[in-house]
Amino acid sequence: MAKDKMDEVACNACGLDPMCSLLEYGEAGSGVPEGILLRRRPVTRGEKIYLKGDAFYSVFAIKSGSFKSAMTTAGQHEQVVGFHLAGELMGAEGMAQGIYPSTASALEPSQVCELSIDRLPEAGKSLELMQQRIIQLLGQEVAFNHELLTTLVHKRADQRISGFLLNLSNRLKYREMPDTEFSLEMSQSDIGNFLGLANATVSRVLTRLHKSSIIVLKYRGIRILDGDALREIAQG
Amino acid sequence: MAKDKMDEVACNACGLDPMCSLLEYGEAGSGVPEGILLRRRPVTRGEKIYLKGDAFYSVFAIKSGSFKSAMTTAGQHEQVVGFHLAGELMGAEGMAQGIYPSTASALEPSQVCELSIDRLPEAGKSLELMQQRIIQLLGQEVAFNHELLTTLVHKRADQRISGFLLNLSNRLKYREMPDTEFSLEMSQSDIGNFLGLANATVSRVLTRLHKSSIIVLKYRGIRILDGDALREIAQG
DNA sequence: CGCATAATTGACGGTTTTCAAGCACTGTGG
DNA sequence: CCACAGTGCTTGAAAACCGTCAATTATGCG
Repeated sequence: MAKDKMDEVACNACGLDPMCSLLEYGEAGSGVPEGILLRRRPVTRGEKIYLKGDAFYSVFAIKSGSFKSAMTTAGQHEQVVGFHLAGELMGAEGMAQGIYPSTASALEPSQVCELSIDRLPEAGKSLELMQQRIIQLLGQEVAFNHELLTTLVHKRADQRISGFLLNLSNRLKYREMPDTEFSLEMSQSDIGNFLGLANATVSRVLTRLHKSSIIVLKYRGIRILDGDALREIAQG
Repeated sequence: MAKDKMDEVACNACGLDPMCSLLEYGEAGSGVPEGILLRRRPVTRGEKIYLKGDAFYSVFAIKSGSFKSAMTTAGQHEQVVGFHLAGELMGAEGMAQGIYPSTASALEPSQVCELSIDRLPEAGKSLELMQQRIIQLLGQEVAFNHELLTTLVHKRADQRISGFLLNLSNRLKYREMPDTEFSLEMSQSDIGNFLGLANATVSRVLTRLHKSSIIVLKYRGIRILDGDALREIAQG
């Protein structure tokens, strides 16, 4: 996934686009100082673009590639709290507390755009519209997390994993990327960590789905053969 | 809990207070039209103050009492997504999508204040500060949910319940209410639903904690005898 | 090409769910 | 004030589910 430019999301499919447009970035006379919006910085696999506890300064959009967000709990245990795909935003949760609540690291070579929120006032634009956009984003995040909670807390392993695969597929589809054949860049440990399952369980369930001809697994590549069956399993 | 006025939170302990102050509500010449901020409406047990899917219009603060938020999943299954205590806000998640994503119902006779967000422009105040406050709230909600995820997903039943009790206790303490002896107004079914446990399991764990002299249970009243033990269990 | 890391697979045990029955508490109406 | 009904809570036994441990095989990076 995202090994070349073909897998880049277009600007108009990017979660940052409403803000970019608002800044009229790149248009003559927009008056936006340099350095407020940084376009397409490459990030290597494993690189962290912000750390849990860092002072908040920017919101990031994924131009290509994918990331995971993780935090360390009191008991020295790493907990993956989410995955982020091309076109999605990261870091907006940090705006509230002034610090990033989790660490974002790249699952593969990726590219990000960065919007320096703390330098926005220099842009001379009214903050109002920008804030409305942030509110929208955070609201979506809250809704998403509620849904996630619903999905995780009650369901069995096969339901969680089916739901997880469908969720990825839906998000890819939303950004107009291939949604029935894609790559799971995160390790099975990461998936298990996120879903609250042992990685042996993740492997077993994926194998079972494969043997039932619902998906095809080839290393980290996955093809969804029978989305309806997945949906049925996910709902339980 | 909250059977009389003594259990009311003071305005300065209320989550809505920063907004009330912003509106200079009640001060002479504040120019805030009537009906934008409604103070202390009584709500009966079981009453719903907004329904999932309702058009968003207000943010609510709990002056006294407690509520639960629930939504119905695709599979006709009710899912409790949170509990709300005196001093806390409800409904801000609805601002993003324009509709309330869950239904809020009172667990006991309660009192709420209501801020009509959709009539705020009439107040003639700058939206900017208000929006910043909302962003802060939503960010807290996201952070809280991440923490919740961490708490729920990997842990065993006794860890979940210990964490749940500690969470309630901490939130009560934050609002300066009794935090070692309080009432669980929600049913064990609600707790189990929220934590992803069968209610038989909730009962068994609570009984076990009681027998270990870590808590005292008397009907719905609970006293935490050994908070350290709870914390130890919660962490695993 | 080899080593480190990740995934698979089996056996086993612990935890939780389910089902079911009995009990306790609450609130209602007589 | 008491009887009664309804609901929620407790508790037992059996089974399903998942985690842990561990050995083996595969993969990918240098």
